Amino acid sequence: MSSSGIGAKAQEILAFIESFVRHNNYSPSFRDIQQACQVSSTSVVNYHLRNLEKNGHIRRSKEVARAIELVQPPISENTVPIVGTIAAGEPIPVVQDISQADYDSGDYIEVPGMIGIEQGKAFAVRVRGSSMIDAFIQEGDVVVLEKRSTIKNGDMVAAWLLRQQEATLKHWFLEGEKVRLQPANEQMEPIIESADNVEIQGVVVGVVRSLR
Amino acid sequence: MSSSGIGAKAQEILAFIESFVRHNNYSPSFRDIQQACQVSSTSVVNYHLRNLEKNGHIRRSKEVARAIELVQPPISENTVPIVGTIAAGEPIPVVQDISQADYDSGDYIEVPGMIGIEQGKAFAVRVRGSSMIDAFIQEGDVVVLEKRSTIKNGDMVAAWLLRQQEATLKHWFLEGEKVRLQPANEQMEPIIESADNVEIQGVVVGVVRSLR
DNA sequence: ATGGTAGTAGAACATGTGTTCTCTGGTATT
DNA sequence: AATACCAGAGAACACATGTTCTACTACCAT
Repeated sequence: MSSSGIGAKAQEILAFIESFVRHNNYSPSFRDIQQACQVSSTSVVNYHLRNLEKNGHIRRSKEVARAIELVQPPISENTVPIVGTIAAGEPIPVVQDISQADYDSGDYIEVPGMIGIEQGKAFAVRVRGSSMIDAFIQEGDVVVLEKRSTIKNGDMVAAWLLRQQEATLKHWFLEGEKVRLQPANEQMEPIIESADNVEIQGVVVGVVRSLR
Repeated sequence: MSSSGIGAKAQEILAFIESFVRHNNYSPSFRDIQQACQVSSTSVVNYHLRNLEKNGHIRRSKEVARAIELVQPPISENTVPIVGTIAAGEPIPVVQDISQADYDSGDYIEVPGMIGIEQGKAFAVRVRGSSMIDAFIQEGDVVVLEKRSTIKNGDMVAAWLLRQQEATLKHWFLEGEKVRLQPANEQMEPIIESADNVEIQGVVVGVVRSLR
């Protein structure tokens, strides 16, 4: 048992409810749970639900259909995993597959609708150090990135400089054989690199900073 | 009819559903709607719901209880209104009352849980101009603020300098009669002001930037 | 008049759905 | 061995809830 002292089946049920709500925006019925979690009676579902309620994992209105409220609300569609940390001298950890699986472990962040994200293609990293000051980004900020196959000139990207072994956020401009990495801060000088020394880890679509 | 070509009753129903979901995290039943919106039959509810579905305002799963999905999801608890714009030379528009009423007009932003906000005390402003670069904030950023009666030393605040007629974001330090306004960027010089020349418009709790 | 459409009413219906009760098997505690 | 407790199974029950059918009114265009 990894979570707060509830049985395996109870956890399975809780996970199913979360998944169900995420997909449907409404609660599953007892029978939905019964089938999905392979228990052979609604009374068993009732039993576990009562426990989950006791332990504070869910809230319920009696005698009301499909009225299971999750105490810690489900991961909404615009929630992305924070896959790691970016800092000068460290690449972003490789992200192969942004899927539901990612949500089980680690942190995530809800991305405001203002920053529109594409389902399943977005992820986030925390910024360490002051290497990104030229992009108006400081320590502790969370940068939201998107995996994208084609990059347009002017996009802000998380670039990994192979030779220098350094990560940075800059505006991308492809100019012939070379790549110009332009800081967001116009008073700073651009970096000119040969294209094969630059590895794009993602396109930046937003920044979130907490000052708490 | 203010919204997209639906009748008055239909709008009333839609508004009720939104409110109900916001409060309960699950959909109302036909009879809930019937009573709240004062129609005398569930068939009337059905009638309107069908229209709302046709017009794309809601989505429904047939034969499933309480399965009304709102196409544009309701305003969640961590959504705050964007009350205006902050720029050097312009104060933040006065915010008297942050309540549900605010949500009817204008923009809002969903604040990520990472930035914890206090219910009903938070609001946001858009940043215009480059007056905030010393706080790592650039044009277009949305700054989330909180109304607070007591301000601790070190809090980042939106300050309005009366004499200079200028708005700025700085760290607040009360030192005797004077106030030191320290830029977030350590390479820049602080501003020392007499306390009565500084008006606090809110305490900054977060920043959101979209690069779309 | 006629027809069409939007909005409302009432009632009956079928079933989805939460609730409750009894019973069983296993494991730990004493 | 006796007891208690946890997890599960099955069935029957009560009613909450979506569905459907019919009928009525008001309004507008033809």
